[in-house]
Amino acid sequence: MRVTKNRNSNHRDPEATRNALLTAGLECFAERGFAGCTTQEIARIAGVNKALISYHFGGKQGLLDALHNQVFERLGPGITGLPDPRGDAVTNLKDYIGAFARLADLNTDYPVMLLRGLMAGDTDPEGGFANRLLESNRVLTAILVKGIEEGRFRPVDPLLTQASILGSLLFFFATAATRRRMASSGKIDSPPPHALHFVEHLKELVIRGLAAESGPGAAPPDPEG
Amino acid sequence: MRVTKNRNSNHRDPEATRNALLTAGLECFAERGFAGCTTQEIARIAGVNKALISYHFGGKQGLLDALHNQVFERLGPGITGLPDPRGDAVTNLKDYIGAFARLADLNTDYPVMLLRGLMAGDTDPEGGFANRLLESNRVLTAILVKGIEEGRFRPVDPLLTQASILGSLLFFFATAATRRRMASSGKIDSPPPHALHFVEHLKELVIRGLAAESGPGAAPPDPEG
DNA sequence: GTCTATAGGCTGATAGAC
DNA sequence: GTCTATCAGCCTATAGAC
Repeated sequence: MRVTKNRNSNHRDPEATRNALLTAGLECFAERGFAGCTTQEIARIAGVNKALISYHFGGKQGLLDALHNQVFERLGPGITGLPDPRGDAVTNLKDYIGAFARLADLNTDYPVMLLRGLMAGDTDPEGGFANRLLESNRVLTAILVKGIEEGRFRPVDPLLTQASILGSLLFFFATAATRRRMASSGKIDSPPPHALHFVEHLKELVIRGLAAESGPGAAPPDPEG
Repeated sequence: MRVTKNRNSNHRDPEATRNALLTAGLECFAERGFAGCTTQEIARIAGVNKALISYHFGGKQGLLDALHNQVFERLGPGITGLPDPRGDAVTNLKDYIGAFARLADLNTDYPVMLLRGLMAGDTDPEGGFANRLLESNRVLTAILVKGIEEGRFRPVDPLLTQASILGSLLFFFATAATRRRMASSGKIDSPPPHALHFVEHLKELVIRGLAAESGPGAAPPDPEG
């Protein structure tokens, strides 16, 4: 493994600096938005000079673009390709929620970036980022459609259902940091809920809420719940 | 009714200018975040000079504070006090979702402000705004607790359930503008769903998802769905 | 590849005329 | 109460030394 931190001499590992800037930019943009961050602060967090942002990414906007790409590179394999089309829709849906939550919990800044990108032109004036997110969630839509066709789910609107599930997930993980912060500063009385509890809760809520009402045992809640 | 737009002469209606700045600030902050907006642009949208922001609100931050107060002043009576404690929990929950959605649909910028405030220090460095939102939703928690005690709802975690419902609602309305924008620019294939459809969908999903599994007819889906 | 120094532009706030 | 003019400060980006 190479040296990841800068030493006394000049340039050593170009990739290390690049990655440090990406990490710092993600943290900063997620916390205060694109316009709310200065290149100086990002460079300070990364431990390098701010001029290197222009050198490595062509500027502040270039760093954001690189981050957007990174989000999808890491989310793609975990989400887009995961639900097995050969399993039943109920299992697929649980897997999807689980996979999404695992990624979101591991990379806590991603949900915030996604949500910011879906809201307005702050981090993404052209809307390309939001568009990619919604497209990547055609997987979820497909699962819902399959479940309806299989008769496991009620004939709900897949788009509305997708918005409900995605909204709950993104909201929970995007606001987790704030919730934790407020809990630790004593501004709120209840302790912050854990991600795993939320995921199990959401799976139950959604599967039950979508279950087709065709007699008993139509959509059995699985034993692991 | 007074003149709301400025004429050729000097000062006429102080309240009109104040309101114009509030409206412009809400629109701008919701679209690009606090740091993403300049006082000059807000003043341009309001049709007045930017110096008036300092005069009326003491500065840019003061305008944001005033907006935060306005959000809760308008949301308070509609949400905090609405669910009737004497009705049953299922009706209460439907009323709550309906009331929230009506307010969010009427004031489309409020959900974005709420979500931004819940995410990070962009619009709200101290977290006071987020704290107020979560406190205001003790009503929702109370409804859920009541439903569980009544035996209409499963013994779910009220906080997790609150996060799910609130997340779906805020997500849908906070991203509605972006969804519309992408649909009209042809970047996405499906037409944007309407708010009323979503609300009915969410009511069904949540009520069914929360329903206690005590034999048939425990939580009947009402005829209006 | 990384730094320092600097340029040029824009920001938020304010003093003062009306 | 509203405007114009202006300020100091910070921002991003870049040229050039090493």
